[in-house]
Amino acid sequence: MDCTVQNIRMQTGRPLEFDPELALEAAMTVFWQQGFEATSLADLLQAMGLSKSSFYNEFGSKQQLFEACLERFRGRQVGRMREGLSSAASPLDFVRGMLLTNAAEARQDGPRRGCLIMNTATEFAGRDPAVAGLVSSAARDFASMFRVAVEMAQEQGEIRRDADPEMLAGYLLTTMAGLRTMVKAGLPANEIEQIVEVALKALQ
Amino acid sequence: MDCTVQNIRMQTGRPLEFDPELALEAAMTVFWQQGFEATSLADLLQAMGLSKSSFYNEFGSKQQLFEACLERFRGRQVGRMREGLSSAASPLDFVRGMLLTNAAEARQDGPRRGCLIMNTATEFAGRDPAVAGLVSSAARDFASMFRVAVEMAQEQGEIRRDADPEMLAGYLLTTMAGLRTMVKAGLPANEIEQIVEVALKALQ
DNA sequence: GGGAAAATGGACCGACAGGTCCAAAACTGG
DNA sequence: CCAGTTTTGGACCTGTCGGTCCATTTTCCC
Repeated sequence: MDCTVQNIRMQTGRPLEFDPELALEAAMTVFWQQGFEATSLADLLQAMGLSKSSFYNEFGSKQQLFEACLERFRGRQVGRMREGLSSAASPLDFVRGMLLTNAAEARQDGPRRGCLIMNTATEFAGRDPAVAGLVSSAARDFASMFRVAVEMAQEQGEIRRDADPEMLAGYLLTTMAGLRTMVKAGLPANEIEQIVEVALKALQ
Repeated sequence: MDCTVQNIRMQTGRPLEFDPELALEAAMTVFWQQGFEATSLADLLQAMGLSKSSFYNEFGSKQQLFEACLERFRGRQVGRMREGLSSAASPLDFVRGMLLTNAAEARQDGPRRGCLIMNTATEFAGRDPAVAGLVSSAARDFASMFRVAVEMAQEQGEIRRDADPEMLAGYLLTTMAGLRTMVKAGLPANEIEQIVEVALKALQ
């Protein structure tokens, strides 16, 4: 705990030698690439650039840090979706763009990380109720963004109006999850793109 | 190694006290539920009901056993798909039935295991080339079964004929993967069912 | 500059990870 | 019943796991 309230330090003492935000970001990246179990404390310490004391002092435990990373990821992702939706040429374009994100990840030769939330769902699901809660709540948030996009697209006639937006949003989230898995399974980018076009047919 | 050729023992000695097939099956179930990293040797020994010596004598290592489980799972799954396809009322019915498997898993209150191959894709992908190979080869097999179903459905006019069967098969596999993730994320069965119906719209 | 407060480095911890080894046990063929 | 072959139980090994502890350092306030 950092003993601050709204960034106002309450008691004096030696200042932190690291930026908690940056450290959290680094940790998130590691978990994102490797998952929870496969990430050791040593991995984290190295990536975050801090000592064990600082680590436990600031983040409590590996699991607590992980949960913080999930929260951070959710917020970031929702933010990106929100701005993606507002800056897209059309709501349907936003949806297509989201799905095509996976093709982009498949194209670059870096690590195929997928989505931290989805990864966690498959790795952790059920074992820990707290994590399960974070996962399903994040999933709800993502679906909610899709729902907004669907509703907008329906108004504009881009998507058929006879279907429940909630349901279509669920479908889109499912498709997103599926694509991420396929990317991880090594499917080439052009096939991902083709699949995206098929998937969008279900909205017509 | 069991030193048999077509079940004919070549040299004498103390006989195995366990059934290798049963042990492998048990191991598969554990990996299926918990993943590779989260499964300890102790977990395996207990589930398989054998001692460390027997384990290493018969299966080599945790990783080798895991790869054997992947192979076994692939074979089993392909077999089930094959017989599912041949016994289904129609090819499209088979496809729907496959997707609805997920709703069934979501409905029962047991552990939500998903698909061992997909789980492995997200947990292991990239880290180990051997495993990655097994995963993508299994994925190809699954897709191939879907392709056959799609081709049959196209002949019978159940699925639109203007689309490449390979592509639709990829789409179906993606949807399958997505549904499995959603099940793991805790989505209720009735929502899964609704999503399946939306997904099938893309084939029309 | 002194003292309270907080952060840091690093030694240390028990538990357990996957894996090896070997003597004893259980079998078969002669 | 003995020799040869294989399996089995369990002691043992090394490395690493997540986590604790504390003396030391660095700061701020007075």
